[in-house]
Formats: sequence, C-alpha cells, structure tokens
Amino acid sequence: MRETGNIFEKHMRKVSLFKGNREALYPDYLPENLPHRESEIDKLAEILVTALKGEKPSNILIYGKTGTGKTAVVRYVGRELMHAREVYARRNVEYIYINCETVDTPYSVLQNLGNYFIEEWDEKIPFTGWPLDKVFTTVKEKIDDWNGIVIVVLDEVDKLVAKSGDDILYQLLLLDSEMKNSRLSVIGISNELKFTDLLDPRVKSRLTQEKLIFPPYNAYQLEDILEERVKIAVKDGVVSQEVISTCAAIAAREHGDARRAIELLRISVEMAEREGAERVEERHVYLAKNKIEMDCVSEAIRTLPLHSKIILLAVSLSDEAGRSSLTTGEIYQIYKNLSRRIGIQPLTQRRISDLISEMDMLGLINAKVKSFGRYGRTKVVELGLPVIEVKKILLEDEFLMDLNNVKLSSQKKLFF
DNA sequence: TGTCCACTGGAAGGGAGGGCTT
DNA sequence: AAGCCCTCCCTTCCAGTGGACA
Repeated sequence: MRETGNIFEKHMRKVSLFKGNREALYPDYLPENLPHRESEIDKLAEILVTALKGEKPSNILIYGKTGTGKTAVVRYVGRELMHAREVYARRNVEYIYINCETVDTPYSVLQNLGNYFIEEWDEKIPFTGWPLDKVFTTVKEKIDDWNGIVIVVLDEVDKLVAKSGDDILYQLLLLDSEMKNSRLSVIGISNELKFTDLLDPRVKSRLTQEKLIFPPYNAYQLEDILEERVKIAVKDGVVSQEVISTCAAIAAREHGDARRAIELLRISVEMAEREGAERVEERHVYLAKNKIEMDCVSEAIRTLPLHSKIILLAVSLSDEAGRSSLTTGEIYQIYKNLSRRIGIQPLTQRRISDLISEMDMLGLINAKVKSFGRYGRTKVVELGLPVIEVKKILLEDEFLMDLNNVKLSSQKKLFF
C-alpha cells in the first residue's frame, strides 16, 4: 500500500452497519409479516377467496393515507393468492397489479392489462397508436379466451380518475359484463377519501361493493414495524430503542406514514455509517430528516419543466429584491423578460397561471387567490422555501445559468 | 348600490409526437 | 405515403367574481 493510501481505503475501513439484506428498509420490500394489518389482510382474503372457488369476487375500494400499508397488504394478499392458486384453484386465476401513477390513461391501463394475456411479442398492444375501441376489443377477446378470473388492482386510482375521468373504470366494468367465459374484478386503491364524488353514481356503486379503510399507524405501531425491519436489515446493537422511537414519533406526527418512517431509519443508519460511527444516535435521525426534506425539494425543482423554472426564478429574484409577494400579472412581466433574455418564446398568461397552480400544489410556492376590490382579483404568490437554495438549484439548469447575475431593482414596480 | 378591475378557471380545439393500418 | 388514433402541451375565448371605490 502506498503511503498516501488508496482513495477507497479509508472508506473500506469503515464498518458497514447493515446486514446483507438492506432491501428490508426500502419501500418496495414486501415483508413476511405485516404488523397491525392482520384484520385488513383477513378481510381482503375473505373477499378474494371467491376467486379460488371459481367465482368473481366483489369489486373493492381501499382507502387510506400514504404509508398506511395499502399497497403492501394488497401485494401480500396477491402473493398468497398466487400460492393458494396452485393448490386450490378450480380454474384460472390471475392477479394483476397496475400502478396508476405511471399508467395513467385509459389506453395505457387497457394496454397493460391486455399484454398480460398476450404471449407473443409481435402481437402485444403498442403503447400508443391503436384506436381505443380496438384495444378494448382485443383485451376483451384475449381475456375471454383465457377463461378465468382476473383481479385487477389499480393502485392510486384517484390519480387516474382525476386525470382521465371515470371512463376507464366504466370500461373495466363493461369488460366484465361483456365477457362470456372470464370474469374481472377491480380493486381500487386510493389516498383520497372523497375521490368517489368524481365518479358516475353507477360506476361508484358497482366499484364500491366492498370498502376497506386503512387507518394511519400510531407511533407504537410504527415502532413495531421498524423493529421488524431492523432485525432483518441492520446489525445487532446498532439501532437502539430510542432511535426507533424517535423515527416512529417523527413519522407518526406526519400522518403515520410507515414508508416515511422506514426511509427515515434507513437514511439515519446511512448517515451514521458514513460518519464511521458504530451505532446510530438520535442526532443522525435529525440529520436524516433534514436530508430527506431537502432532497425531496431539490428533486422537485430540478425536474420542473423549463417554463416553470423561469417562473420560479422570477419569484426568487423578486424575493431577493425585497418583494416577497407578487401577483400573477407581475410574475408574468418578469417571466416574459427573463424568457427573452435566454431566447425563449414566452407562453401565454393563461398557461402561466396553470403552471403557478401546479407549483403551488408541489409546495414550492404558496399561491392564494385574493381580491383587491377595484384593483382586481388575482393570485398572490410567495416563495415557499429559502431563496438561496432555490436559486442555486435553478441556476444549475443549462438554460438559466447565464442569468446568474441578473438582479431586480427593489422599486415599487420591478425593473431590471 | 352598482361598477369595474385583473384576473380565474372552464371549454374547446390546434398541432406535434408517438404509433398503427391500409 | 396517406390516413388514422391517442396523449400532451399549449392557445384562444370567455363567462364569472370578490370586494374597494364612487
């Protein structure tokens, strides 16, 4: 070994605090046990057992906030169902999981579903191109020929409905009623309790034959979940009871989100590991909490479309110049100037208004509609985060780099 | 009390970009 | 090659509106 040492050497000397399988601390890990979800699992199994008997199970709607174990339970029961199928099933049973966060149009849902039943690559339904009714007919024929019970899970179905309306749900119900041999059940998973208001009453009543509500976990339940995962993923004695309690308490405060609790714990361990510490301390948990929050925000900013970034930059610049709140019209003026500077054709004010609302939903800015009486009615926009951080991330964009030195003067009207 | 501002946010539709069909 | 279809991003048009002011 050379005197200066290899660049990896000091890191190699650090001892890993994880055991071999750290996947247990990642969100898509499906554990052997799901603590405090026994009754939900049982209820779901009770409904789905019908499929093993060769009949169509009721359609189900599952509600619950993020991180309440909806997806885990549904996947868990699905896995068990597939095992049981080998032993008990009297006819074909298939369990298909679709996440509507990515598969978010009627076309793509049908396409995903259909391709499950199409073996040959050259017969698969392309991801775009076919008329919708042709996709529908193809899917119907394929599933009907296959002859069995299909259970389709639509995770985050509220997103799908918000985006594309309830057409797709109607089509799935129609699919079921038009088939001669096969049957199809839908399990919808939603974060939103009131999303069924958007549904056509007929769709609503047929989709919600059974309802399951997942309550948030409390701090004690989160502790149990974390303990389970720690046993699998982390070396003995590295994570103390206090650390687990802290993680659980923080997550419980944020609506009992188990996913967050697990992530928080994982990052805490990583923080300790990177420091070369032998055990995780509470301070690592708080470091991890900050890191997660910051990562989340900067990722959101980085992946913004260019025009949204320009708007955000406009808000940041004016914040820097001492004007912390702006109206849509003012933002639009600054936005237009900035766009011209970097040689980009500005969008219309109508479109900007939508982009502002989008960023409001992301929590990057705060926008409120306010009336100034005689002086009109408009959104009042403020930056939701520290300017320095936001600006730094924005200026990483290759189109915005040149605006590094741009300043707004702090006059009543904003000039360059 | 009515007026009127500066928008908001819905609706409709254009057109580019993906792809298939004939 | 021409003619479709679906989705996404955007524009155009416009009725609607909360509340200060005359």
